[in-house]
Amino acid sequence: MPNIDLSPRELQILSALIDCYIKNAEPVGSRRLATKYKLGVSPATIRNTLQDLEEMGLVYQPHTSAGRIPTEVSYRIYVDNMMQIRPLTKKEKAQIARELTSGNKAIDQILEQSCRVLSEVSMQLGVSMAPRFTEGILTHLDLVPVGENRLLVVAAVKSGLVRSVVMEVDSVVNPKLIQETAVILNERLSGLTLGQIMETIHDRFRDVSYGDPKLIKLFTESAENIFMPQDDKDLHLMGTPNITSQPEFRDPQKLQELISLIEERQKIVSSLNAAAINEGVVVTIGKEANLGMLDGCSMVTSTYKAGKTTGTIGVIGPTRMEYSKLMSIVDYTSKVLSRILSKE
Amino acid sequence: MPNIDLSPRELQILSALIDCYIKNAEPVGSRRLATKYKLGVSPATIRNTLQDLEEMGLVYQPHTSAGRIPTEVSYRIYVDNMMQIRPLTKKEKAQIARELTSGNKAIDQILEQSCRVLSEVSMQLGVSMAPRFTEGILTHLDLVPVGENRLLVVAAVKSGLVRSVVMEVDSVVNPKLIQETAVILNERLSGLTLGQIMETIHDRFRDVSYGDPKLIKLFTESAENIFMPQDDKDLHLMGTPNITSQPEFRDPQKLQELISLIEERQKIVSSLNAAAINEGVVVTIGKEANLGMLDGCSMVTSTYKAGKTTGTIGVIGPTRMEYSKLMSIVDYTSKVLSRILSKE
DNA sequence: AATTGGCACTCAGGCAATCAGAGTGCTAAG
DNA sequence: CTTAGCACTCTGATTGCCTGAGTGCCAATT
Repeated sequence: MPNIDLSPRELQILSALIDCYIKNAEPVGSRRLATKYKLGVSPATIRNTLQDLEEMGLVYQPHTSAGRIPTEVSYRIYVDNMMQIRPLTKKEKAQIARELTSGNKAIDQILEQSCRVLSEVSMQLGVSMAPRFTEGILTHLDLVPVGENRLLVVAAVKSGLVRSVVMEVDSVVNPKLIQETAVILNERLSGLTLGQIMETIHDRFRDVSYGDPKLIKLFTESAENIFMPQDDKDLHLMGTPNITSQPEFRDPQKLQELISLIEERQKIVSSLNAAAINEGVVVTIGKEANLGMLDGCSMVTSTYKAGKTTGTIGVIGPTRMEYSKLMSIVDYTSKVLSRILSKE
Repeated sequence: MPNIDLSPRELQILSALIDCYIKNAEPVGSRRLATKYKLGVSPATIRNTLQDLEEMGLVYQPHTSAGRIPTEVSYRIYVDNMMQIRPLTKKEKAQIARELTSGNKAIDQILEQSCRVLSEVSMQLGVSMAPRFTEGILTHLDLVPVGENRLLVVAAVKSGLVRSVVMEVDSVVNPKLIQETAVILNERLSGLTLGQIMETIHDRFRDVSYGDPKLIKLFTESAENIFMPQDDKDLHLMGTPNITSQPEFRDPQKLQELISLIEERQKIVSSLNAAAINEGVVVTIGKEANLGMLDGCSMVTSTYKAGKTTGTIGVIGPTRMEYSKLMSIVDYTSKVLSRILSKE
């Protein structure tokens, strides 16, 4: 991104324009800028500046004789350099904290709650993703026989996250042998991160002389199945009805795309993961988010901590969103969430 | 519902009208009926009959000088008495069977697959619901310590379904005591259905003299939490993009309602449960479905068997749907599903 | 008595014309 | 460099008109 040098006036006008557009979702004209914002110059002057901004690719007109709309480039500049974050009111903070702490304590439900709160206070699409399971340190592994030829593999990681997966075994296995196998699995695997386990598991059980070799083989072969992140369960999406009240979704076409996006959870997971490389609040604007068809959308995300592992929460909405407010919301929510999940 | 006696001609015309409307989603006029269907009478005659049908509340006009549209009442009559089920082609059967048997064997994923297949072949919203957990007979209960002060409660029922729920314990519990407790829980509870357990659990552990009383108390208190059906996990919904291609969802209003419905999973679960009282394929038309705002929608559902327990699958779509085809699809899918889930 | 052709009537949807409003770019003057 | 003024452009709302589809009813026909 070419870091464009803007004169103070250009900056001022661009800022006002973005602000105005975010509020009204309508192309902004020179006259309106002149009257609503104390710029101290006449519409004509503003027009000249607007022309300059247009040449720089910072604004555009949907058609001649319409006002200007900011481009993604200028949203970027706005977020990085111009905007000042709007702190939350006490009331908003209270609402978030309350809704997050009330109710069940299971991590899964807390995450669902966060997602709902985010959507409600932001009127956007709320998203939350469980802590990256692969980063978790295995504390306990167990094999629980369920039914005739099924084993439930239970894996617990330090952050308190638990996953269980049913594994099919062809023949009935002796319970004692299962027990033994579980012991050896624990011995060799606990203390490692799940990611490490996935990478090295095949080597670690070359020399099996204890437990049931068949079972161990089955286990190593299905390790991926067990430890891989599962989009469907790890990702929460809520508040579709909220986001559809945004004017950009008047267009049925856009609405369709949104609906499609919501079912392509994998895509959302990827985008969130991409954003989660950085710590803290991250703003991903338009095409940066790589949400396929549905560009024109941005994400405001943040990581949170659950023990040693980190997860991601955030909101997705039209590029024209109140970044200043949303950043506060997401930031605060992630902090509360970290606190809740680490306290236990 | 007043069982209305219709003359052969009225029947013939109503049938043709419904057929035509299902195909084209447009009000059907007398002329079109006369030319497209071999009714052997002139448009004028048809008009007279249509007027009669209108008086009986079987058809209506969206406005004067428009053709007729069938009412929910007449869909009911159509489905119950007039329609003949359209058998599936070999190709369709093959597709369903293939997509259902390929891939992972875990029940959860099979259900998700069914849901997807249903949506794809029907171009409606596919739904599937896990077997009613409360009907399942408990075969095995286990308490697995995970982390410092957490226990994973694992409950397996005969159908192969497994559920695990994390339970918080305030103090660290001796592993041996946990083991003992698990044993006594198993002794007293296995063989019962989960429903029975929920109802009687408080009585069953009045006289605890074995295991950890504290733990047992905690368990009995959170039993509901453990055994209750969980909408979010037990219900699958897929193919929203498919259903939105139906012409009824051109109307953004309707689309909005659909979106809202999809997030109100509880409502869908209730409707499905209501339909699942009957065995086999059930057609629920319009307001019968009680889907709130979104009337104008019907469901075609069927139960399937997984061992002793039954679950529900089906499709949801606009009332104007091809019942004759959808009933075959849902019927066949549920049979295949039953076979898969019972074979194991 | 049922069926049919004819006819007047209604309504939605498409099309063109018109108009007001918002906004622009340019030019010339301050 | 800024601004007022002006001609120009484009959208969106409104209006009127017309066509096509469809009805309801009546009188003629079988």
